[in-house]
Amino acid sequence: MMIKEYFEEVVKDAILKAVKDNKFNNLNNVELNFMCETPKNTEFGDYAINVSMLSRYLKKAPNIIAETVKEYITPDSFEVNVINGFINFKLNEKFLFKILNEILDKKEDFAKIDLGKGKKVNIEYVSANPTGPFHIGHGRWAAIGSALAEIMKYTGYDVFQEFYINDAGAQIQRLAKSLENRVKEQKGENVVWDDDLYKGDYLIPVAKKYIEDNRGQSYADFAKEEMLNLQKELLKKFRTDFDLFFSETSLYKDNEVDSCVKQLKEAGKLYEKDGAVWFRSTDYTDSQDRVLKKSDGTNTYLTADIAYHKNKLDRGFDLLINIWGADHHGYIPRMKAAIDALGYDSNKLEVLLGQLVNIIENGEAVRMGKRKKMVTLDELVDEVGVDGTRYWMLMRSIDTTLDFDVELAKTKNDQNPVFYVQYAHARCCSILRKATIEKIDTETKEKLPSYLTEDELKQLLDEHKITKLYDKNDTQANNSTKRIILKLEEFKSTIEAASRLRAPYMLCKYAQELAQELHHFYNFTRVLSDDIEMTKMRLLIVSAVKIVLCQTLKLIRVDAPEKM
RNA sequence: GCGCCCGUAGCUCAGUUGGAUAGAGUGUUUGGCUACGAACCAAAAGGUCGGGGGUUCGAAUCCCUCCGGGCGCGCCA
Repeated sequence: MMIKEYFEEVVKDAILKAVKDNKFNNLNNVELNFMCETPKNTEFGDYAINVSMLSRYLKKAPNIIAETVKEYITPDSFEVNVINGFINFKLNEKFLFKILNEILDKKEDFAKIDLGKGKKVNIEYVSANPTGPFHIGHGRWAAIGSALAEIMKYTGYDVFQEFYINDAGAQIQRLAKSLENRVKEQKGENVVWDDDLYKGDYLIPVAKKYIEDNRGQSYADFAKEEMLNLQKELLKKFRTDFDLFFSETSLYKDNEVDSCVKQLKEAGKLYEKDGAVWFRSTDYTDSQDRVLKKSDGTNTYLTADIAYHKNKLDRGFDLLINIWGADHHGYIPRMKAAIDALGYDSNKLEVLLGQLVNIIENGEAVRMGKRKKMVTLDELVDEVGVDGTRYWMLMRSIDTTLDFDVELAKTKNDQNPVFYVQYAHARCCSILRKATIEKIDTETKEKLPSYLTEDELKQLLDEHKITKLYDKNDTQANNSTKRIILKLEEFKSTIEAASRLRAPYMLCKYAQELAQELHHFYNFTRVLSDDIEMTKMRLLIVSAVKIVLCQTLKLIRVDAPEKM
């Protein structure tokens, strides 16, 4: 149980007891939902609950109410005091022991909760055309999707990650023609480049390969396969592992598109107009009806996508999460309409709309677009590295346009948050290493035995028997000890919120805060000292920070290096 | 015109269910290494939370309205 919930229960119980004793009026019709928060001013306490809202029901001043509530709280491992209608809780050593022990017991599973209750969730993201390399925007969806998948797994969801290959449609013909042009160029022939072709250099090596070994394939099939392989390779490098690459074309081969259209027709949701077949999506929340079959007889993109979503639902997922760029937002009502029209529940579809990515060059934003100036994800990863790229892609809320400053992300100093966090982890490792290697006396240059032997350290970490937390003579050290343990506890509520709100950026924020606490602790607190009991206790704190930091980074799939 | 997102410190952004004096990073200024990694820490300065109205004990947060920026509004994918 989380600390905040614990205190919320404590206050609720106290109020109910006070009502029983007739100290308060009956509150039967009042919802006793209090929010436990952390005060900005820590002098008040570590946690606080405001009971002012009761004054309207009890006709008493907030402070009187709070004082009465206080009488019904029996403090165990904390102190209680009342100010301005706030009930403040100050944790004592006993409480901090509990937190620390829980982390050292459960290790990386310390914050695991069963929010998802085993719900089967399909997360579909990136889903690019196999017509070329990924641009920088795809990187944002890849990072967010893969991090969200890890977070949701950790919080009790049964997660399946999926990539929808848009390998049907006119863009494939353009890709084929583009490859054909490149092949002919290789052979010294003159070719004409129409404006809508893919003129990027990336098809040149593909053309060479095609000439050497086209395995009897068409330009279209060959190019498609090569592009897809290129994309898969990069995704793997980018630590984005899909359980399934689902081909749009396969929906046609398996006749799923036609049967889906048929089902909509039987449901009375289709009509013909101007030689095309329309879907009556305005029966739901869409602003206009949509074409499923064009007057030339071919299907629109939507038609296959409807069949695809039906396919996913038929595979038994309880929840479909799609990560789409903000430019697709108008697409949501028609997709939901189709799901309802097919007799499914459109509430099962949750679309996360991500704002787009700008690249900052020389302090100026350059917008990314399909056929505008393109920085590929591949180039970016080469320059910045996987860790840096992932972290920068994740650190902002999905709701805000991301400015990616390549120069800044490349720096390996204090301007770069990913290095700050990794440094904190490396520092923890370094302290734990130093504990078991022999030290050298600064004055005599003599070798002295290490603080602990390897076995002693192992035993300490396994058993983590803590006898004291505070140093009576050092209030600054005690403060930083308490601060860092409370920050470790916060991992639980952070994970819960990040999963519930589908917000991986919260982990980046948390990682930075925990790293900051570690650096602060380090500067105020000597870990390895001649006071062996204190040394052991602090090593346990460092070990706990290492565990939580490592797990946080693991969930966003960024490395936690032992040395840098 | 309609829909969605954004507007908070010089810059980039947090602020989860409406709660105490609105926070962090960066930049600026100042201070801190003869022991665990100074790739670090501490302190100062910096704000009409885009403007206006409303809801209430209390609003950056909820409602209305206006302004500014981004993205959409195809028989494209």
